[in-house]
Amino acid sequence: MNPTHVERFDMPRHLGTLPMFSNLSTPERENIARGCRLRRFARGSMVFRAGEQCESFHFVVTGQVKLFVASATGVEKIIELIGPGHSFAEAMMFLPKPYMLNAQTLTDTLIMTVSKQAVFSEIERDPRFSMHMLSGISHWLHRLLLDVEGYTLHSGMQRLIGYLLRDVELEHEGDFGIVTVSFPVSKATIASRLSLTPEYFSRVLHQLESEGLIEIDRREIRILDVRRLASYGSH
Amino acid sequence: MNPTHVERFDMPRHLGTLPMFSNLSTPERENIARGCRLRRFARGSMVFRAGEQCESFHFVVTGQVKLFVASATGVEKIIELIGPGHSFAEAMMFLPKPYMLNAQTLTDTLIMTVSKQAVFSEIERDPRFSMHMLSGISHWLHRLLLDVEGYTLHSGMQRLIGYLLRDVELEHEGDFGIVTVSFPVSKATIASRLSLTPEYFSRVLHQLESEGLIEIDRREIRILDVRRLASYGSH
DNA sequence: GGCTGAAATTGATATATATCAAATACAAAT
DNA sequence: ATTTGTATTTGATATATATCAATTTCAGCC
Repeated sequence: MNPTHVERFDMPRHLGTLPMFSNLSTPERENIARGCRLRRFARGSMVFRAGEQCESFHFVVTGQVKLFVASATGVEKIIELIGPGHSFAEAMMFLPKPYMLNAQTLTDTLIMTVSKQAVFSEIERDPRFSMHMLSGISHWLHRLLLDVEGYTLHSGMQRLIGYLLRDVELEHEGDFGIVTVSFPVSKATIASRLSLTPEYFSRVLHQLESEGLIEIDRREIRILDVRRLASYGSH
Repeated sequence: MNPTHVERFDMPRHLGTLPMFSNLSTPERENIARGCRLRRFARGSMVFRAGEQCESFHFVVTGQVKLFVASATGVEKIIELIGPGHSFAEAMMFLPKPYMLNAQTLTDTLIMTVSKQAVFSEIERDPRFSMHMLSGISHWLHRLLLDVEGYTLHSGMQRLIGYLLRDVELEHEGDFGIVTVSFPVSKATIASRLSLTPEYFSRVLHQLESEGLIEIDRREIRILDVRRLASYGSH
């Protein structure tokens, strides 16, 4: 169940595809690459656990990772789901504390790990990299703030609608406004992400269906009228 | 009601007292100081509003500031209370978005504002400053993550106990373990910070009193047995 | 193509917390 | 001390969401 190291992967080339490393010169990129590892994790593997010391941050290359906290009683709350191209645990490198959450793969997953040391020395070398790091972490803060707002100010229904419309551009006016969203993971997982029980999640989702706002087909949700769904959430 | 600029304040000296600027040389410090303003806000003034463009970040020198979001229906949720010596809104400088929360003074307050430009040029100049900025923002992220954990995994009672014990060192074993905590602001404000209604907050607080765990005297809470209070929260 | 275990749904009920309304307590000013 | 406005407490009731239990649906597999 241990992760396996992946050989023969053009690390410098892959680094170039990530916004955070996009404006590095070729030699810089090769430098960073030396601080990187690529590992393959089987579904259900722990990438790290709460309490462990943080020595790196990570990118999902392919697959899905869940970040979650667990209460003393064993209840688990998913903080965020991470898909391909996205990084996680950057902030932990700058805190003198162990990880306070767990990272576990939801599918077989390829993960690129960048060592703290490589990051620190690049910060030393290039202020533009510092800026990338700062905006990356600030972006996380923004997301978390939106979540706090959701948990405290919005109902379960509103949070679900917000999730469904997350990536939907509200511009398609002339369009019929039909959009299909598909859950990348099980409904129970999405439910935990939204801080709902699976049962309640199901009820709320089906309420939207019976209102004629969406159609549910397994993990595919067809939003029949984006505009109307958005305004349904407002009240 | 507009803030008044404060004259005759030894800005470079004050900067030296803040961890973020502690290891700056004197000329650097004077440089930064040129990008700072000190302003006096009357109680109830808005330091900034959601939607405004972010051009700086801020330190509370004396007084109290609340950061809050407001829902469409006018309900207000306090995200954080900021006291003397603490900074806020750093992360917004690194996001290409307007403020997503409001900052309002709860008392007459002295605020030092550091311009985004001064911060950016110091990042350009000194990687150690970048590191301070990174750990400052990461610290915010940590706090927000603890809050998410609280809202989703803990009961109102547990959040209240957590708040009461926030700054209490659990080391005083030999001691009788009596500690006094005093709310820096009204109970309704603390309630919003904890995402409870004032009514429910009151009930929960008085339940702790009737259990013999605390004594309530206006805004002073005497914790009679730190240890027992902590374990009361565990179940 | 019928198993088999997991995922999702549905039903009945419980509960933490909110809401609305009223009564007190308190602090500042006269 | 009396007033006045605000903060807090108390009471009665409502509600969103959780919990527990039972089906149903589905996806993978021999």
